[in-house]
Amino acid sequence: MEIKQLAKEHTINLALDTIAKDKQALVFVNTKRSAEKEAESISKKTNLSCEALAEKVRKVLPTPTKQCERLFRCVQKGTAFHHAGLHSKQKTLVEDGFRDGTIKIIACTPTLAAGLDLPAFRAIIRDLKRFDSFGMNFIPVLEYHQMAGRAGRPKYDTFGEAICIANSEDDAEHIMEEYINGDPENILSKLAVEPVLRTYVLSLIVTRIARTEEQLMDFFSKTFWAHQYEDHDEIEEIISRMVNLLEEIEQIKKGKTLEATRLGRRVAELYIDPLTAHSLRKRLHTDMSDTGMLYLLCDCVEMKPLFSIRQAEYDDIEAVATKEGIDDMFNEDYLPAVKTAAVLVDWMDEKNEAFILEHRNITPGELRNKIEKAKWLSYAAMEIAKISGQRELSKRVYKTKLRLEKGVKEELLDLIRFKGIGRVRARTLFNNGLKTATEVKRAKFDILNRLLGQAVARDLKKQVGENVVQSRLA
DNA sequence: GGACGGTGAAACTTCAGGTTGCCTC
DNA sequence: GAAGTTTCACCGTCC
Repeated sequence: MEIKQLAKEHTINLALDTIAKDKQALVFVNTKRSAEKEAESISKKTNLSCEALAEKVRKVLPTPTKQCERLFRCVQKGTAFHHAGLHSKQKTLVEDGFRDGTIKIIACTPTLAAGLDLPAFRAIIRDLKRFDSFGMNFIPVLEYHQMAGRAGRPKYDTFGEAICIANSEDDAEHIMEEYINGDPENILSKLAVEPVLRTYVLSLIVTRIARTEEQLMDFFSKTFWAHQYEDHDEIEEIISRMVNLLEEIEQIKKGKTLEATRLGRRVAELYIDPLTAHSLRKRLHTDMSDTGMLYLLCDCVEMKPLFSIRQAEYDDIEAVATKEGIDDMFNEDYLPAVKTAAVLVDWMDEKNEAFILEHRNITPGELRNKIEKAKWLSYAAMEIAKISGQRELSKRVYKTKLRLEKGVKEELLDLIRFKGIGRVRARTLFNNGLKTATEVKRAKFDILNRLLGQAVARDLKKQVGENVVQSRLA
């Protein structure tokens, strides 16, 4: 196979060759930064142009981030990057753009390796190594198969090409042996992780599938985990420890049979780690600051992986921790939890995505992901507070949850109840003197029209029970 | 003579992702 | 460990 050498980099040559063949390709790399760089480098060499889609990509947020601008420039030239940091609307735009052929090349992290059916003729796998806690290492063969499997989907092509790029002769040999001709690794049970095990032990008791420790043992002995683990005495000990723990944190009662408490039943329904529930129950108080409250949510396993701290912001994050009196020496993750909390508080204080990317180095996609998890956990915290008879606390957490969801300060909570009114419009109303739902109701249509535009103003009036007739709109 | 711009080497920094769950005061 | 980014010294050019 002859590939024209139009650039120094193999990936660029392969990408350009794919475009010349009137085909499409995915380029897999190992970091978000590389995905952006790769898409950008390729975009500089194509002679494609698609302004319409590029504009759509840029307009996803009211204030475009640097990431939005970069993606915009790529899409203009028929390429794109795709990773978990993208806003979900941009992900969809990129995927759809690739499906309809507007975008020819996507440089991506493993986000696109599974689940999506895209018309890629080639999967160009630039990186088979990735950084982990042990350093730079080869990724599992299974992951290589996921990526290679993106090429030549039956709906679009009769065959496809997966191309690995090696950085040395040694690597080339290794890739040939382990990946191309090698076998994938064995599947391992994920049940052995303690938070998962705790959750399942509790739910088996709640659903009365297991009413005694013997029945629990019997159940787990038939799982894939036990099959792999083999040491049944050890498993018995682990299960027994879990049961004792659940009793200690008042989620079950041990008698003749194992019975879930009301708290335990709710925890199982909420599908959170029993220890998370316990931590929230013991540590949340009504008189906490936003950051303090968010820190406790971020200190739960469900929030992991937490945002990492860049060298330059270390002092800043430590200062926040000191100010809030957070000093958890036993928890190696406490500073990342503080940072994650700080980012969420920024959002609740109406900082926009561009600001958060600039100052915290957190992209819109990563932000959204954490907001969703924090919402879920705050809902769980509300429910736990209610069951524990702490109604005031439940109300307090509810406010936090609403603010997280909408990204607003407390003063806007009354306004964001309206359909079609989010953080931006609510702020506009508030800053123009319309601070409550009642004031909106009393406001003249012309004022709303000026602030929000005709369609939104009309809809808003309708929501407060006033139909604005067409003649007034003329 | 000084401002400016381009270049390349060295120093420095950072590192993938996605599933669940609930619908509220 | 390696890619990507930033910093900085160095050089040439222009006014």
